[in-house]
Amino acid sequence: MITLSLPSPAKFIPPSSKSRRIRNPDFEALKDTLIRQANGGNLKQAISTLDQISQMGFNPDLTSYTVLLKSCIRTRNFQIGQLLHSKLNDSPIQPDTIVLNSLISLYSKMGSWETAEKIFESMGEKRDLVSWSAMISCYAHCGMELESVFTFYDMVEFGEYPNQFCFSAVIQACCSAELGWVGLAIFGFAIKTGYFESDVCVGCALIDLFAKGFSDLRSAKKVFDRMPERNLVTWTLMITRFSQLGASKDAVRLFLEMVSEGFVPDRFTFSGVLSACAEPGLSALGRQLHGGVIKSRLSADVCVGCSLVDMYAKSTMDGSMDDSRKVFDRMADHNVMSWTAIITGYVQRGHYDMEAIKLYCRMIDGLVKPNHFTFSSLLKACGNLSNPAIGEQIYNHAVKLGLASVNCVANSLISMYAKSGRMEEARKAFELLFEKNLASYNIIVDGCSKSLDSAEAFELFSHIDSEVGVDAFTFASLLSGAASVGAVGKGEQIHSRVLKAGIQSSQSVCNALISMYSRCGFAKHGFAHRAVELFNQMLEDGIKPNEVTYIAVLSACSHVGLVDEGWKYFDSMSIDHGITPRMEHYACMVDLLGRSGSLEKAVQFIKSLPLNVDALVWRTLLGACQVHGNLQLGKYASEMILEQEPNDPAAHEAGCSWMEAENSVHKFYVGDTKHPKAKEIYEKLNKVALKIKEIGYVPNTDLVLHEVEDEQKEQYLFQHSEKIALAFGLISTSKQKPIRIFKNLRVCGDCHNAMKFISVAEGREIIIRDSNRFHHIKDGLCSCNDYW
DNA sequence: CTAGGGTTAG
Repeated sequence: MITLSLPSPAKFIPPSSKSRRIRNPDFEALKDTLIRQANGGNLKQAISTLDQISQMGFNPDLTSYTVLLKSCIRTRNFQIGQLLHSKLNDSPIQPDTIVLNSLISLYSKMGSWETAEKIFESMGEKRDLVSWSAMISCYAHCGMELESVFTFYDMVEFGEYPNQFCFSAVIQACCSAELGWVGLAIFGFAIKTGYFESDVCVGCALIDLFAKGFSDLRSAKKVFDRMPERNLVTWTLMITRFSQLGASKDAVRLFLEMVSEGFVPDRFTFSGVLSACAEPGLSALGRQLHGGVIKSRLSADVCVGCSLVDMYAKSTMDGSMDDSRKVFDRMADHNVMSWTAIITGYVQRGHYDMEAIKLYCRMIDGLVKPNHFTFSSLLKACGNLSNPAIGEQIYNHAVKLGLASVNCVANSLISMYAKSGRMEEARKAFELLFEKNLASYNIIVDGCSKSLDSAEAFELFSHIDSEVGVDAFTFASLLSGAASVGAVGKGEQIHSRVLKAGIQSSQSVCNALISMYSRCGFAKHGFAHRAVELFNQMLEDGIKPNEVTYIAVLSACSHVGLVDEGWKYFDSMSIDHGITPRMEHYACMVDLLGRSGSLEKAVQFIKSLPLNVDALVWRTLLGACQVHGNLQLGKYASEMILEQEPNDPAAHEAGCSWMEAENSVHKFYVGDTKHPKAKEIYEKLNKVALKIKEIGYVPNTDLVLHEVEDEQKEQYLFQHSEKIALAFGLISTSKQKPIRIFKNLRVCGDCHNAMKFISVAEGREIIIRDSNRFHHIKDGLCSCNDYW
């Protein structure tokens, strides 16, 4: 038997018609052109070459698609990337692993995790380590950290062995307070497998883990110092994280060190150091660096532009968005991030919520797809709008884009409901939340605190404490809740928990503590002093005060009449800490002077300021005039308010009060007789008036600004909306529960006084939220200690 | 094709 050693049959198969075509010189030439164009970033031309190939009757091969997709990812040209995807779907070509991986990466960078996931799931056998890594990274970047971690574990279980890219992606997903420990465990795993922190990629992830997950800049710096290879990216990462965690000066120091070592800052480095310059006191350097950006020909860059937009939004002295907007308008190109940066700027500045919504409309008109960050900011803006339909509409957009389940979007929705007083809806959204993180809990605790449901807030607190652990935000919310209802005892309890938890060095907790003692100082004299002591302690401990700190400490000074201290702190605020006073600080000073009776000095102070004060400051003066019965100055203050806000109800006295009862809101205007129970309400009001006069109430007719007889003035006083609302509350609610009234203006002085008497005469607890603050009235005393 | 830097709710 002779065995013929023949080549395997496959080799005898004549070249197929397909491969014959590939050798076609026209096709080869076009393919070369296409690759050249794609690699050079001329994607539009490359696409038309691709079309030309098809028109000639050839099928473009996989290589063409691969090269084109790579280029789309590199240049972030998502539109063409999507176009390629649909062309590929229409063609008979079966995409291979590399092309599918590229598509996952493309959709990941676009923020379209749903499409990326679909491709990943359809891959089956074709999945490789890169596909897994791309998917893990996709979830991490789209705000779905848990999904990212689960996918990592799935992969390990599947038998795939992670490499440095994979470790880096999953550790990135763990860079939060909630998942930090998971990150550490995975890092331990990485060490075991031999991927030490010495790998630049894993090293960067580790820096992030310490910085973002544990807010531990010292450890982050240690990793950085130990890295055998430091490049521009690692320097930039350090600068950016230091800046993000508020260590702005260190960020600037690192930047200078980097430059002195010979590294040339690129767009990302500028971006990081510019963000640090948003801090008060560094704005001059910020402007200088803006010059550096222009010199480096980076001013047209979107990335640098984003940081400039952000920097000017946060640091411009007069609180306007003009400089920020100028940078935005001058940018050559806009992407999601630049749109999000300007929208966020407007939202954070406050009072610009409609402008933020308008910008969003322009953004989607321009076919830029919003991401989870965009919706996060937008929903925050919607919480301040009076029209709830806008918020619902925006949320529906998020649902359509598959972003509603992303944690920060869902949390913002809860926050939107809570802020607009819709606590029932907030709770519902919270219950529906699949993945509750610490922020979700904190938002709901804050909402409960602000809606004066401190009992529920505390209940939640103990629940969170045992479930996920509490943080500075939780404490800050509870402290402000305690302060709102004047629950001094609770406030002190939380203070001791703060000390136990060892987070007394957190700026937001310090602010909340000072503010709590300051606000409770009304009820107990010593507390305002404690607020001032805490503030001094804070400075001694080297904790940076911010604008909020000064509002709290200045009002504490005001409450106890520490005029000299008040001046001292007011001056050192800008001199020592570079904080430009805002209207709120001016209002505190006017309050301080007005409260101590120096009304004329308060007016002098206002006139000495380098700018025109707004209605808030004049309203404060008006309040002081009412307390001290200075009619003339009061009228002047009213005129000034009207000049700034012609429709301001305070100056027109178009007061309106409302309260919730029997599941609906009852609204009352001055002298209102429209309510179905009006007759009973006025009967009750008359009875109560007699009752409280017996125990010492004297109507304060000085507060009536109309020129009429005294008896008529008294009648006017008893037509005030808050008194009508209260009478309604007395006849329609259970005696065990406090009566909760809301008023669009400040509560009138006489009504405030009458309510204290009524709380005794009727044995009721009354909580009134006016335009300025909460008044918690019980047993003849108010948490505001008679100053409103 | 997968990593590292800009936008982030409280």
